[in-house]
This record gives sequence, structure tokens and C-alpha cells, in this order.
Amino acid sequence: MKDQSTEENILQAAVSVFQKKGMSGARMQEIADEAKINKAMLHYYYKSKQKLFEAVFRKAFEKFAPHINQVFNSDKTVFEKITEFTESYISFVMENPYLPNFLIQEINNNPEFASLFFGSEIAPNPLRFKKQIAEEIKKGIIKPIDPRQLLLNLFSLTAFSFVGTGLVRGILDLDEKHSKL
Amino acid sequence: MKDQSTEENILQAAVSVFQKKGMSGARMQEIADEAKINKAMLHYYYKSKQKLFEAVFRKAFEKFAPHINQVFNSDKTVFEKITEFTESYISFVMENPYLPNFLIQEINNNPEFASLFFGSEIAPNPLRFKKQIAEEIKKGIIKPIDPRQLLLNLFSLTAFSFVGTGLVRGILDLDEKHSKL
DNA sequence: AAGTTTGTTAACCAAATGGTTAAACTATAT
DNA sequence: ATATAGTTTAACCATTTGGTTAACAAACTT
Repeated sequence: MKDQSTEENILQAAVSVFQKKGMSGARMQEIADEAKINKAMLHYYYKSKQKLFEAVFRKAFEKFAPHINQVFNSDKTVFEKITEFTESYISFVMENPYLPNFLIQEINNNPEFASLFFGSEIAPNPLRFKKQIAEEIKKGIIKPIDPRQLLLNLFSLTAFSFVGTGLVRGILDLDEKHSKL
Repeated sequence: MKDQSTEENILQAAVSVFQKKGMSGARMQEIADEAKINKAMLHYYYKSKQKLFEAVFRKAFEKFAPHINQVFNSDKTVFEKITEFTESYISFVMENPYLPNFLIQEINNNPEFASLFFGSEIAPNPLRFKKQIAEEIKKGIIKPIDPRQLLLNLFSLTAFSFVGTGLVRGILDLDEKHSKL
């Protein structure tokens, strides 16, 4: 009687719950309910809450990484990369509104755990990007800037408007109840 | 034998724990331990976890609001405001590293609860700031920009470097184990 | 068809957790 | 000093929560 993937079903429900409530806020029962299965199944497929969380985190990380790799490893110019990143990132977040916040949050809450991922294969490698920046500066294509600073700005201006949505909305919507930034 | 404020003591411990772990991650026992008092005292002074959390949230909100009011209500030019905000905000966050992230997080997790604060007296009012922007644009002092966009950018470039510290560090520190942005 | 493996459930369990209570202690007013 | 009100503690309680078990069902295997 196996709906061809209960396991995938569970993971999907776990993604939904974990990304909204975080590791400590999520409840195994709620995940089970969302997946419409018995709570015991969670432990049958994923040994523990921690393991299930890991699966969710890994999935999120793997979904997010390509957008950074696009910047780090493509053959475009820095300028093109910036344009492409913002565009793809924004449409990405529209489809996964909780994902960036989830990543940021859990990385902050659990740095040692997160560092396992940053040290792994799937983590983007910034080396090439840094060289490119240096080259383009030398050639006078872009103004001198620390690559770290550039990346930080790029991230800030794209990511924060989503991460900080609630705050910004709270402040700005006071006399504009309907604005959609 | 009343150390002139057990109550303040508790609140301080609660701030520390709640800001690091959030509402759902915080444990009453941990707060009691940090305050070096019996857990029952938490309920003696602050009826419940939710109430204690509210006190912490209010305190954070009240600490944060002046920095926005500085932008909204001072008599400086927009340009000066931007400079002043970034400076004061950065030194503020150095002293309260967990605060912005805490606010953002709990606002996202609990919009209805947060809206109580945004609707209240202590919440900054952006009206004057919006008028100022419109005026300065008319006078040709600054380029045309939606005030919401300006504020969003200002926030993003200042706040995110702290909120997203973990992520950015994770990506960038791979081949620079010691950088301190 | 019988047996074996895999999937699923209801009931249960132990630990963690927010919260309470009653008694003890301290300080202050009378 | 004694009564009174405020403060603090240890022990306790009920619920929640992550996790387990045993029995049952479905699906392969032979």
C-alpha cells in the first residue's frame, strides 16, 4: 500500500514546518500531521528529529548554493553576474520565501553544525570569483572594491528585503496599509 | 534580603537567553540559571514565559526604535541622516549583536504579536521622513527615489551584514579563516 | 500458498518543560 | 518582640514532546 514515496512526503512536510518554525519551534507531531501519516513513520525513515532536520537543512543548502556558484563559477563579467544574480535570486526567493531566512537563522543558531556544510563539496568556492574581481579592477573595468565587500553588498541588497520583510513592513506600512515592496 | 532588583536581574538574563535562542528555543530553567535564582521567581515577577518574552521584546523594540526615529524625526538633511544612521547603528549593533536578528526573527514568527508594537506609541512614524524626501527631490538635492526603497536599502546595507553574518562568513571564510569584516 | 521483508498504526514511555504550592526566610512597621 | 507583607526556595504537578514497541497489513520471494 505504498504511495510511491512516503519518505519524500515526510521530507516535504518537514521542509514546510522546519522552514517556518525553525529547529526548536518545529514539532514532530505537526510534521506528521502535515504529511498525513503516523508520527512513528518519521522515526522509521529518519531516525530522529535532528536527522530529519539535517535532511531539510541539506536540501535547503543545496537549493541555495547554485545561486552563489552562478556568481562564483560562471564565465560572465562581474557586471553581468550581478545582474543575473539579482534576477535569479529574486525569482528564487519568490518560490522559496522561507528558505534564506531559514538558512541564516539556523546557521546563526548552530555554527558548528553549519560549518559541516560549508566545509563540504557542495559549498561554493569563492576563489575564482576573487581572482576575477582583482583582474577586472586591474583592467579598469570595475572600480576597486574588496570582493568580500562586493559580495556582502550584493547579498544585503537582495536577501535582506526578504529576511527583514516583517520589520520593514511594520515600520513602513503604518500609513500605507497596502504597499507591496 | 532583596538585592535591589531581582526583577531587573531576571529581565537581563531573559534578554540574554531569548535573544540568543528565540522564544521557542529559550528555556525558563536556563534563564533562571543565568540569573542565579530559583525558577519560581520567574513566575513570581513575570507571570509566564510569554509575558517574560513580551518584556524582553518590548525592551529590544524600545532600544531599537530611537535609531529609526533619528532618521525619521531629526532636522538633518537626508544625506546627513544616512551618514549618522549608519554610524550610530553600527556602534549600536556592536554592543547589541543579537538584537536586530532577534527582532527580525520574532517579528517574522509572530506577526500579529509584533503588530501590537508597530501600532503603539513607541513605534517610529515615517510620515515626516517621506515628506522630507519628496521635498529634497523637488529641490534637486537628491536623486528621485521612493522613500521606502531608500529606507530598505539603508537597512539592508547596515543590518544584513550582521543578520547574515553566519552565512556570509561561512561562504567567505573558506579560504580566509581569519577575516573580520 | 507460505514465509519473509517492508510499511504503517495505535498505544505507550521517559524526559523535558512550563507552571504551582506551601513552607521558610527577610525585612519592616507596630 | 511580634505581626505583617514581601521574597525565595524545594518539591511537586500536568502537559508536551521526542522517541519506542508490538502488533498488524501489504507486498515481494520462493
